[in-house]
Amino acid sequence: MKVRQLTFRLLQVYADVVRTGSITATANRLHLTQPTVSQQLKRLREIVGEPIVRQEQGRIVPTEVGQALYQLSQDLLSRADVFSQYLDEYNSGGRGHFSIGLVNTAQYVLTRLLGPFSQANPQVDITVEVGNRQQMLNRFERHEDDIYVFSHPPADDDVLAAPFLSNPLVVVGPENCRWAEEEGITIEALKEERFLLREPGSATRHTFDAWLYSEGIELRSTQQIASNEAIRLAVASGMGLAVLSRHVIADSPKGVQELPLQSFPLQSRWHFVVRRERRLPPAAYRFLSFVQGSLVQAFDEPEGEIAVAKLLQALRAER
Amino acid sequence: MKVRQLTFRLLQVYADVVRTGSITATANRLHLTQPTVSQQLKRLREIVGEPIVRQEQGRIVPTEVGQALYQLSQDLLSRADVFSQYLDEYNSGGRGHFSIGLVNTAQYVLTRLLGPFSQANPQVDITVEVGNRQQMLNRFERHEDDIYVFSHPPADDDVLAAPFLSNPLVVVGPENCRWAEEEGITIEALKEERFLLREPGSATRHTFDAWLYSEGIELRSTQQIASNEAIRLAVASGMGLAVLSRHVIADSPKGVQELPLQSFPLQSRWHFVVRRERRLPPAAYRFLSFVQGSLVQAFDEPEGEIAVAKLLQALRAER
DNA sequence: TAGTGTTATAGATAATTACCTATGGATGCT
DNA sequence: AGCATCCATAGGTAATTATCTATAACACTA
Repeated sequence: MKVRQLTFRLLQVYADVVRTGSITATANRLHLTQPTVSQQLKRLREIVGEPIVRQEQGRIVPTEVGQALYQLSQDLLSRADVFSQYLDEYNSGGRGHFSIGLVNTAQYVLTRLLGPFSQANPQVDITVEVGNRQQMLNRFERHEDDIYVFSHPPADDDVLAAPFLSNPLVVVGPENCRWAEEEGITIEALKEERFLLREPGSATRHTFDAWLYSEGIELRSTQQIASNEAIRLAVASGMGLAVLSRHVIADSPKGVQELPLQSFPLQSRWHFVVRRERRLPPAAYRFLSFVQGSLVQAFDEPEGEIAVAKLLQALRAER
Repeated sequence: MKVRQLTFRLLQVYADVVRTGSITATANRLHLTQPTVSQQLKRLREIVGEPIVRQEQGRIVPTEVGQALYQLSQDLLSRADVFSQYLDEYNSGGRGHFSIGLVNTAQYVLTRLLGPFSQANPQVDITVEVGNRQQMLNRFERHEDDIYVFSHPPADDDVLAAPFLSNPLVVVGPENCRWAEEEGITIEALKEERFLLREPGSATRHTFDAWLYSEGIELRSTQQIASNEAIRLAVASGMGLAVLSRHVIADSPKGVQELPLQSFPLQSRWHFVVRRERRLPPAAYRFLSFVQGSLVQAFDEPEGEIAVAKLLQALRAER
């Protein structure tokens, strides 16, 4: 058999002829003329190298080889069809894969979006990459993920960013510590405290450092700890104070509490960041739509919803 | 996806590109130029309606959709391949189907050929039609079977016949009956006996009647029985004499014996009969070849072997 | 950054395909 | 026998495909 010349069109026509048992009927059904179908059959026979149908009492019946070929046709066509359906699902975003890169702290909040989305779209397979700001910036530079979440979007012409959720940075201390009572403490008052901070590459650290710098303040004693969770535990055990996203302590506030500092919480926002040029996998697009629909309910963030809506619109325009 | 435009050739090329990860490499492997392969890919992408590959560090890697497409390709191509193998087997006669129409009496001898053939070719599926001469002639007229076995081939320009096995007709009586002793009895002497005969449509009856007619003899008393086996039993129980193929009693001679009549056995021959115009299924052809090879061993019939060889040659020429 | 290897695009062509209309030959039904 | 169906063949055309050469655009490497 000359496989290379085999066309799905031929198989379609052939399958229909076998089903109807009539060349003319097939011609009508497929909006072709009878000679066209006759020719297709002829060509198919040539490709197979063997008679595939014969006429018997006015009906077209497949030969033995023809029957096998019919089965093959059905099989191949239905498989192609399944693929076609897959494509549709893929394009609707209901199936497929995307990857999202998160700055560490964003985990706390993103799980509350990714979880329900994943539940609602079990066929979508999500890769979540987590790292500190610097690591994420590297991934971003290398175009490694479809969506990123940053508190400060990298500056790039190519970038689209939607601030979807506020990320209040607060100062936390151990439960019932002496600062907890006072109102309007200033950072000045805490200068002598030991601060447990994330490493310089992290977003939280970055924001805090920038703010300190703008205020002209330098802390006396700091200790670097690479994980928010570790910091929380350290604070709880009285090792010092820390600056954390309120989301971090919202989840499991045991042993720590927010201190009511002046000009705190420092306001920053989580941004969804995508590259304008990158064609988002439909699944990623679907995720963003999903997020847009749940921000108000889940986080009471109408502004975030609007920002995400804009982002989606911009992406739609990019296509 | 535009399934109708999909070609196996495209899938072949695509699959190779995915495997090699290089357009140029594929071009070389398939004896094409690089732009050709590039274009094929482009066209396939258009058919699918979605990017299927991207370049990544100098290698061509499939996108998510492309991976699914690759799997599909593998799947479809291998199925087409299986079919191709089936075709080969079919053409070699090692697989497939044929039907053979037998005159009743021929069963006894044909099972000894069909059995071993079937054993040696388990993938070949054989339909054996059995009937008396008239029924077989009807089937023959309607072209219902691939091969027939007759003792007297129907006259037809279109017919090819190979006398492959002698079919001696003998007169049988009950064991130890009085005729068994005498040498050279004539049919005259038996005129008064009751003869148990097959129905007029049967080949054995036909031959015997013709012989009687040519000898100018009429039997006094006959009884018609439709089955060789029933006749044998009836003879054994003393109901009369009969004319049967020696093959019938060779199998299970209990209770009957051949009578040594003059000018008996009547010689007739089994013929394989095929229509010149009919394209024999390869399996049928293979059966005839098989028969040719076993006649001497199984039946000591060198002439039969030669006749079958001639038949095969004639068929080969017909193609 | 120059060079090398790889892919994409453009432009051209021969072959093939997908169709059509017209017509002739079979076959089966009345 | 005559008529209606149905299929095959012939002949033609526009579209598509498969392929090439030449060249441009990239991307990685030294």
